[in-house]
Amino acid sequence: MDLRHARTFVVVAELGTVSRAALRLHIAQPALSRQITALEQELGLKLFDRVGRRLVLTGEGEQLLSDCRGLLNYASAIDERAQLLQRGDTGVLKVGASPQHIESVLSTFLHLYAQRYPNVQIKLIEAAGLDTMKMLERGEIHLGQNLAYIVDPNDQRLASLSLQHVDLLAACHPSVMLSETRTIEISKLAPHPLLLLDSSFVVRKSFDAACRLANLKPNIFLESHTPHTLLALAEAGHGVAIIPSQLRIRHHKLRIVSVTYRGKPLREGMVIVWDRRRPLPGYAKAYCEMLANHVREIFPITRPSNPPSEAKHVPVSHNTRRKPP
Amino acid sequence: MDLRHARTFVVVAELGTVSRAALRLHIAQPALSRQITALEQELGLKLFDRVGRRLVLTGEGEQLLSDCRGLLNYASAIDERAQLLQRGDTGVLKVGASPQHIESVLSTFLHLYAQRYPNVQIKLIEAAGLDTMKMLERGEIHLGQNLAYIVDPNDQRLASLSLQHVDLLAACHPSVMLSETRTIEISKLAPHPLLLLDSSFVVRKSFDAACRLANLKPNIFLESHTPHTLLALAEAGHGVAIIPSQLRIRHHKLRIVSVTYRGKPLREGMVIVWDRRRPLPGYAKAYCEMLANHVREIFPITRPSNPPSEAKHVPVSHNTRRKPP
DNA sequence: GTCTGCTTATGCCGGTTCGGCATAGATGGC
DNA sequence: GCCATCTATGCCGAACCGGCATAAGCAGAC
Repeated sequence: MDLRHARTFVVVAELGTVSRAALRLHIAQPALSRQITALEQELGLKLFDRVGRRLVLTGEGEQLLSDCRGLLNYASAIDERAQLLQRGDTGVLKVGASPQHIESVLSTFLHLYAQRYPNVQIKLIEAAGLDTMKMLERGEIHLGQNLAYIVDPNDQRLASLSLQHVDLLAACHPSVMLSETRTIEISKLAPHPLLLLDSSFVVRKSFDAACRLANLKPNIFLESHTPHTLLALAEAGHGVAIIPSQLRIRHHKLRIVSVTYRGKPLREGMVIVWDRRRPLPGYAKAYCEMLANHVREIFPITRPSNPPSEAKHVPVSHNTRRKPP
Repeated sequence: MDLRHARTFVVVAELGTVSRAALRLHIAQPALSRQITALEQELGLKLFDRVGRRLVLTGEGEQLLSDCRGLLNYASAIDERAQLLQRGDTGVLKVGASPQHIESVLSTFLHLYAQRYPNVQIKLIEAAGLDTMKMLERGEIHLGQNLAYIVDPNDQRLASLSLQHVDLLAACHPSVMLSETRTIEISKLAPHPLLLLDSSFVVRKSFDAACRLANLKPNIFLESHTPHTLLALAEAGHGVAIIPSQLRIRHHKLRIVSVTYRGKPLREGMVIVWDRRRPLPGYAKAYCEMLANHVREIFPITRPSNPPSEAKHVPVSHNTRRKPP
């Protein structure tokens, strides 16, 4: 059964002549005449009697007419369903991202995205580093936010889009004589007790690598899983916190400087990655592009602050904590 | 939507690779590869992910797969229907019927039918009662003639058409004082030796049921598988034969009366049955309608005869048999 | 009876489509 | 690293489809 033949059959039956059907279907009358003949041969049945110059449905033709209408309707329904699927503005998007990325970037970004794609359901999964890559490989997430150095540039299975970079920053009480400029060379951190993120943070590994390069044995006062704990201790004067620039610092009275090595800021590129072998739905591609634009707008979240005009070393008690308003 | 594309899509999805589908469909692999691509372009959707050297259905592909199967089934059903319509006056018709039905009804009916449908080959299979129903269920026959009470009225799988009913008749030598009317109440058969069909006959079961109702213990002289044996013995004065009205009685000098219970003739409806799930060819439907008409014309085949004007008890020898001309 | 308008079916031809063959490139198993 | 298996693409010839021209037939008007 050929659908074009079936269509011709139905239209001819409805309009009564091949000539009228030809006008309707924008096909020459002889071509339709041949299609009717072809369908009759294909089915082994006379569908029309030729009465004078008119075509009249035979009994068999009558019986098959409704079947053919049903078939054409079935095919049309599939085309319509395909169009709905094609518009692709509905579905699920699974994204792996670090906790700090979720807090600092996605907390605002997801509202923007939802305005554009109200019917896409975002599923966030906390993940970082190699864990993110494994989830991608296993198909557990569509997209993974990560630092660029985690991604093997030779892995052809992966595709990525660069987001903004992340700087390593040093934060301390304003009275700490850390640096007279907006930057501090990493080796000059040696005398200061350091407040560091633990090794579950990818940026920690970047910092360790830089220390090795600079032959710096960091004087670690505390390692924490919670960035804000570090900030609170720094504000209380207990040391210098090393944090990534994507961390939002609010309501802390802190001196912020950029950590450098040989004059260059320590920074890592950040990317969003996906498995090239799984074609992304349109709404996933849009997510990447919108995220890149958003990050470009809001980064860096935390910038180095200006040095104070009168730098004094003023010790403060442990419990003299500035309260957020 | 092109049916060939849809077919290719379904077969590739089922077999997992284009190469295997090519073997199944006897088409070269590159041609099928192109059909898949053409269908994806036609629908504007990716139906398969190419993972390594395998094709894996996408989510959209999964959703459309069952639709396409449905479409192909629809088209196949139309082809089958066209073949049935095409065969309209040619084919094989298998009919199950009891021996007496074959003899008394079909022996004349089949000539009439053959005049209308010269190209339909009737295959008669002797069967009765539940055996007929089983053959229908197994698809061994298209149609089954049966007594109505055999057919479960609640079985939705079966369809049936009523033919005429069958009366139970008593036949004896004219000299036997059986009844002064054209009927005899079943209880009045008590003093007579009875010549009965054996239990392979469905009507026998009807007779037994009536005896139980009437508290009649039949005085069975003989039980036979051969109705004509019973008639011969009855003609010879050995007793009263109980026979169905569809049995053609020729050339026998017999007194025939209708057996009643409480004034009502003992009778059973007769039907022709088929399996509703197997669409009948036109010539099968025609068979049913023509049979119903024919049975309406010729029934009852044997009717009660008028009582003789001078009823005498005249013994006759066993070997004085009237020969058919 | 003739003429006109309308219809279907057929011959012919050019353009398009389809499928087979060859093969490059990729993947996976051993 | 080799081999088997797979998909996708280039190329080409055969088959198909539709447009044009037109013969033939039918119905209605005059």
